[in-house]
Amino acid sequence: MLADLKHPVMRTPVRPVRSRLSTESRQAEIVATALRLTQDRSPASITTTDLASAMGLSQGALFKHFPSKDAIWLAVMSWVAEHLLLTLNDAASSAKSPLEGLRAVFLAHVAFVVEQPGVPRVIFQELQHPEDTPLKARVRGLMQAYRMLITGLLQQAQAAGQLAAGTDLPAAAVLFIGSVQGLVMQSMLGGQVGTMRALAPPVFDLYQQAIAAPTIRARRTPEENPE
Amino acid sequence: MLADLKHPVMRTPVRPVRSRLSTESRQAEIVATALRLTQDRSPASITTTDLASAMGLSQGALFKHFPSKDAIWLAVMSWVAEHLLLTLNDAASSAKSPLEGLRAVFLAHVAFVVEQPGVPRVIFQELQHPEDTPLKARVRGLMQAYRMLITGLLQQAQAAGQLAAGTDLPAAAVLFIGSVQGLVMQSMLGGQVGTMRALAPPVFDLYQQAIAAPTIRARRTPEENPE
DNA sequence: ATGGTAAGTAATTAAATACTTACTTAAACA
DNA sequence: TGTTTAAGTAAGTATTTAATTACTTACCAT
Repeated sequence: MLADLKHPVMRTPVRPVRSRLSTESRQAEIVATALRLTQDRSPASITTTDLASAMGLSQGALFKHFPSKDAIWLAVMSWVAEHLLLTLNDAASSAKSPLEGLRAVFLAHVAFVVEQPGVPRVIFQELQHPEDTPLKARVRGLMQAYRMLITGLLQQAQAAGQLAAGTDLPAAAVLFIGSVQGLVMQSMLGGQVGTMRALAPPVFDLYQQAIAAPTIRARRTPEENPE
Repeated sequence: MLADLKHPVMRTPVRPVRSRLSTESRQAEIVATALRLTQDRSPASITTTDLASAMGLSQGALFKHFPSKDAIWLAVMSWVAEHLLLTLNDAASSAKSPLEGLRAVFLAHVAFVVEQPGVPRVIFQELQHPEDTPLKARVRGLMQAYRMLITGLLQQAQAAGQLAAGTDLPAAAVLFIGSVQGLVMQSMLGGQVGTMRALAPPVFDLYQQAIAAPTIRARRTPEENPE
């Protein structure tokens, strides 16, 4: 019995064992905690120990619910994709016209990032890798759905005569998403993501100038507004 | 003398000692090698050992020329900032009109990224950190200079009557840079940066619609101009 | 020539850190 | 109620990796 000192050893838990929850609810808690930690730290710097102790759990316990650390980030991204798309779809469908829908989506996206500044950090981390990772595929799927939403709105706008004739819809979709992403990058470089809020409306106004039909385009100078 | 076997030990270099270069030229070589390695690997995955062996040097030798690994990436970013700004300034000054200058800068930036796909990877890595790092400051400086270049061109365009009345110049600068950055992000998600080349011209055309004076704007659909 | 400087080497080190293991026990359920 | 199962624990381990060290030697100015 003396020789056993080195390996197994008697282990009576010092900390009163944390209430046992189902894997399902723990997974959700882990995802939420990871997302919370990214709000003021680099995702790359978040260790499994950090995560576990942030939720009052032992480090090893995480691996009862996720097979690997990567799987945790993948789940985070899935959560994000689902919620962002819901938010953007809501914004789109609550608007009165397609063009207003685009504006609503633009502002909703910006608001989402301001509330969840950790999300772009997770994406940035993944964009470093040239090879295709599962997480990158998930982000790509999100982007694809996003592009479809925008393209749909653009088509509706076109059908309603709100767009300038000959507008290149695929390019317009790329520019739309790119504008938001560029805004995000610039604000994160500056340090305060909140900057985006003020910058977003004038930038969208410009975007609208790029695609809108001449009649609406005239809205810029209010005094000569037909209709 | 026998006891000394463990620590110092006789060390006759097995590998014939590499030709000795000045710190200055070694620094340049290290920066170039780092940049080269980022073309097909994540910057985060590049270890000092990787770097050293890629240039046929011992790992420890790197630290004769840079005080830390971070300092290497900082030097890389300095190199990038200098060369990118030179390239963009060249593009701007070789154009015939301010608007053509904007187009040339846009395309030159895209071309630069296609040739150096590792550069955005380094930037993405840094954007993860919420806190301000020296490297982030360097990128911010680059961005500031970039914005000044764009703003200058916009002002020239405005003075030449090429812009729509009332165009929001700061927002136009943000949208310009954001468009390129967004293009980069989307193409890196897709995996092939080369995609950008084809996407860039139509996206810039749209940008031009956003800011250009109506006369040029009408070029799109000459026959039907309602109102 | 020659002595000092600094660029080079191989080996070591200290700190992290993802994941595993051996064991414990709360809770679901038959 | 007793048994099973799965969520929990503490304590490993294996590996990676930036930086340091002790020593060697090429190169250059005097």
